[in-house]
Formats: sequence, C-alpha cells, structure tokens
Amino acid sequence: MAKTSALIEPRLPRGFVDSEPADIAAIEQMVAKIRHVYERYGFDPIQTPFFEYTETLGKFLPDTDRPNAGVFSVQDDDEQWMSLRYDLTAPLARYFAQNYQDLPKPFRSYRQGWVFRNEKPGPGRFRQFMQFDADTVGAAGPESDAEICMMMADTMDALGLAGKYVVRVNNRKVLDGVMQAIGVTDEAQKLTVLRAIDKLDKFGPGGVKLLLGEGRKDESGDYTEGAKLDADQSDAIIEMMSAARLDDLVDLEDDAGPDGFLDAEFKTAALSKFRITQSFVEGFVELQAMASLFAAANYGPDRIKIDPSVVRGLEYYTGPVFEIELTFTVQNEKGQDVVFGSVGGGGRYDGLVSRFRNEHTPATGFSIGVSRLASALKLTGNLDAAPVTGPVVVTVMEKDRIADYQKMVADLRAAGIRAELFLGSSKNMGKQMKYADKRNAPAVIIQGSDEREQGVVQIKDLAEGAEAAASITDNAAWKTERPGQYSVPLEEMVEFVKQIPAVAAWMKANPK
RNA sequence: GCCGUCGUAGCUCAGUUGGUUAGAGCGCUAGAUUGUGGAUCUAGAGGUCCCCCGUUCAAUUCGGGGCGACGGUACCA
Repeated sequence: MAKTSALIEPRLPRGFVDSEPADIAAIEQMVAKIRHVYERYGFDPIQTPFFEYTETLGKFLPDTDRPNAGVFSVQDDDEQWMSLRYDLTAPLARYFAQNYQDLPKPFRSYRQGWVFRNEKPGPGRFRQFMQFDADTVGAAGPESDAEICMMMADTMDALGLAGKYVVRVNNRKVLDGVMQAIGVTDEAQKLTVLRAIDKLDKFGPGGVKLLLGEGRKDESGDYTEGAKLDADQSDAIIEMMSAARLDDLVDLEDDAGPDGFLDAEFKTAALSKFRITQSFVEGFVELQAMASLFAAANYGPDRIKIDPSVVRGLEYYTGPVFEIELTFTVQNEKGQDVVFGSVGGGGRYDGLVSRFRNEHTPATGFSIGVSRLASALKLTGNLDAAPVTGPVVVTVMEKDRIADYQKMVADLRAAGIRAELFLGSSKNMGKQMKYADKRNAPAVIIQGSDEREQGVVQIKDLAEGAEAAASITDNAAWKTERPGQYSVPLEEMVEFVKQIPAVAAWMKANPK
C-alpha cells in the first residue's frame, strides 16, 4: 500500500467549487432564460477574454508587494501586469472605446461569463463566479435606466421568482445632495456616511445611527468607526433613507423650473433644518421620471421600488443605482440563517468610458450574479436541479459479440436516442445494472444467447421497474417477475425504446 | 484584516475524567443470487483522532503556536 504521506490530498483552493451534471444543467437553464429576456429587450451578445491589462480594469496598478490584492494578477513576458477580470463592466468599457468607430450608438450589449475576485468567500460568494450583464452605452436619459430596471424584474420573473424579489432603485445625486445639505463635504466622511446608509437593511435604523455617529460594535466584537456626524445631521440622513416615498420628503411641482426647486423646502422635521440643494433636486427629478415610467408600464412597487437607502459601489456610479434583493431568508446546509446580500445590481456610470476616451460617454447597465442566485436557490430548494437523464445502456453478455452490441448502440444513436455500450471491465450482469441505475439510465438492453437465438432483445424500463418494485419485498420475487422488462424483436428495438416515457421526454427536450 | 464556533473513517457524528485492540449509522467493496438495478442478510476494506512544539512514564485527549472549515464583521471595483 502506498504511504499516505506521499499522496497529494485532492482539494480545491477556498472559494472555488466543482459543478456536477445537475448543477450545470440548472445553470444552463438559468442562463438561457436570462439571455432570452435580454435579447427580447434588444441587446446583443459580445464576449471578452478572462484576462485584461490590469490598468484596463481599474484605476490602480498592482504594486509589486501586493499584486494579487483583490484580483488575480500575473506579469506578462514584457513585464506588463495583467489580471483576471473581476467584473464584466470594465471590459465592456474597454471594448466600446477600442471599437468606437464601428459600433452603433447607443451600443446595447449583454455579456455572460466567469469573473474572479481574490477575496474571502462567504455564503453565495466565490472566488470564481458567473455574472450576466446588460448595458446601454451612449444613452443619457432616464428611460434607459428605467428600461434596465424593468428588464431586471422581467428576468427574475422569467427565472420563476415572481413575488420573491424586489428591485430597489435610488439615485446617487439624492444622497450626494442630502450630504451636501447637511454639510458633509469631506470625501472620506462622505464615503463613511454612504457605507452606513448601505447597512440599513442589515442593521436597521438604530445600527445605522451608530455608524453615522461614533461607531458600532457587532456581536462578534468587531468595532466599526463611525462617521462622527452630530445628532441633527444623522437624524436628517435617517429621515431621508427611511422615507417610504420621496414625496414624503419634499413637494416639487412638475412644471416648476430649477429656480423653483431651490425654493422648495424639506417637509420632515430633521431635514427641514437644512437647505435643499441642486444635486438633490436633480436626483429627485430623475427618480420621479423613472417612477412615472415604471407606473406607465405597470411595474408596481411590489417589483420595482424607489428606496433612498440603496447605495451600491462607491467608485463610479454617477446617477441612478439599483439592486435586486431576495425577499425570502436563506439558510445554509447547517440550518443557520445566512446574510446573503443582493443577487444583482447596477446603475449609471457616466465616467467609466472616459478613462479610455476624452469625450463624455453616458452609460447604464446591470449585472445578475448567476452563481450567487443559483446558490441561494439551491439552498432554498428552488433550483431546478433534477438529475440528468442518463443514456440507454446496452449490456455486454457475450464478450465475442461486442460488435453486435455496438451496432445496437449505433442504431439507437442514429434515431436520436442517448445510448452507450457498457464499457466497464466486469461483465457481471448485476454490475451493469447497477451502473445503469447510477447513471439514471431510462432503460437497458439485454441480449444473451437465448435472446440471440430467438432474434429478440430484453428491454428493461428502469423507471417502471423501480415503481413496480416498491411493492415487492422478496428478492426472489423481484428477480423472477422482472418488472418493467419486455422481450422485443430486435428489429423493433429502436421504436420500442422511443416509447419509453423517460426516453421520449429526453428526446423532446433534446431534439436531434 | 478583526471576532466567534469547530477540526475523530468518503459523509454525519459518538467516545476517550491522559493508558496498551478508537466506535456507530450511512456510503463503498465482495458474497448469498455463475443472466437482472431496489429491499434483506453476511463478510470486508477504509483512520498520522488537522499539523508542529511543549508538559508527561504515556497525548487523539492537557498547554502554546500554526493551518483549515463554517459563520459574523470590515473591504468590495
């Protein structure tokens, strides 16, 4: 026996997972449904490579001390750093800028594929995961943002999740405007305030208030430094983010001009101590425009909801931001309730393309976290991960007649039936049956010397046999009755197999 | 990064108040059944009790330090 210490332990780096046939089939179904919705909305596919130059992906170059902080990076032959992509948006910006001359504007595209992040994995968070994005580049109006939100909702519906999600929509200008109003101008402090607002659904208003003030200690003992706002400031923020409707905060007449907006006042107690700002008004108007588009298209607040606590990424969103939240709780394999986070998000990023081109290029888009969504659905039993139907297995009874058996397999395949010859070394019949069972084979074909002399084959419908077997407890009876087994003339074999329900179902789902 | 819980068979877990042969269920392999998947019964394989150092006559068990898993939190383009 080999020494165990000499063997390599088969294992994966953390945050990476293998996929089995049922998982793969489920993901493929999800992807097909998403693609169908995106194409219906008029988006076309593009593909970009896994690797990009690091400078393409983000504003930072990896310093030689920590080249792999957050991303996976390697140095090319010419010593230029390249990285595995960590999302599908930066590569799109590069693609758009690189092919600017030839692309239709606005440019509407979707992309699906693996992305990589070198960070600590969590529930539903992996170091390699799949995203499915759609973006409109070169359109500035709120109708392109609203369209994206409606497509997010339609996509979730198409995935069979109607009623189990909500698309939450906000506008960064509203947040910026309120911060400006209450006198938060320091960039670092602004980021801290935004992060605090983002935690509303996690910690509630009380927790956010701590984060806006001195700081907060969580149950595990970790302390988070707060934004150091005074009471009036943090009350104003909490009032803003807790508003059920924007109209609760301020009244703006639709036909009033910009000057009229500036004369308006906040209606709520804490906010009314501060003056309203231009940025708030701009964001407010954009959100109102989107809201009326949602209403006109019959997307109610049960599907798309204006929610002033949505923040999203801190770096590049410039206007509307949106995310998909699941409205059910998720438990892991151990039965623990788990913090899952959003399964998709996006927004307007008018600055991203300008890293590559001088002119201003508005863009909006979003991304569905396919892997994270699939993992949530798997944990809650909502993932359609039925076992894959296996092949019809032709057993080997007489070793010198392999050619005859292979001919049967070829005939079945030619008719569009998934079929294979038993290739294992053991010609023991029980082994071959067990193999077929484990493969979830719909049927096996048996021809020994008796059948050969009569010109017939035994066809065993394994599903029917299993069903019949449920009432048989005696092994001898089980063997002699041979439930679900039929003797059929060889020339009728293909037609007979086609009639087996599991085979027919597979053929319908996989036309030749 | 920080905090918490946990590491014993492929999986889920018992157990050893520090003592010589470490167990169960499931799974796996074989047989009962030389041509029939389930069920049943029988037998078998499978373990550096996560690693290293220390305490001890003796450590899987106690102490220290690592590593890993899970969860929370921070960060998240």
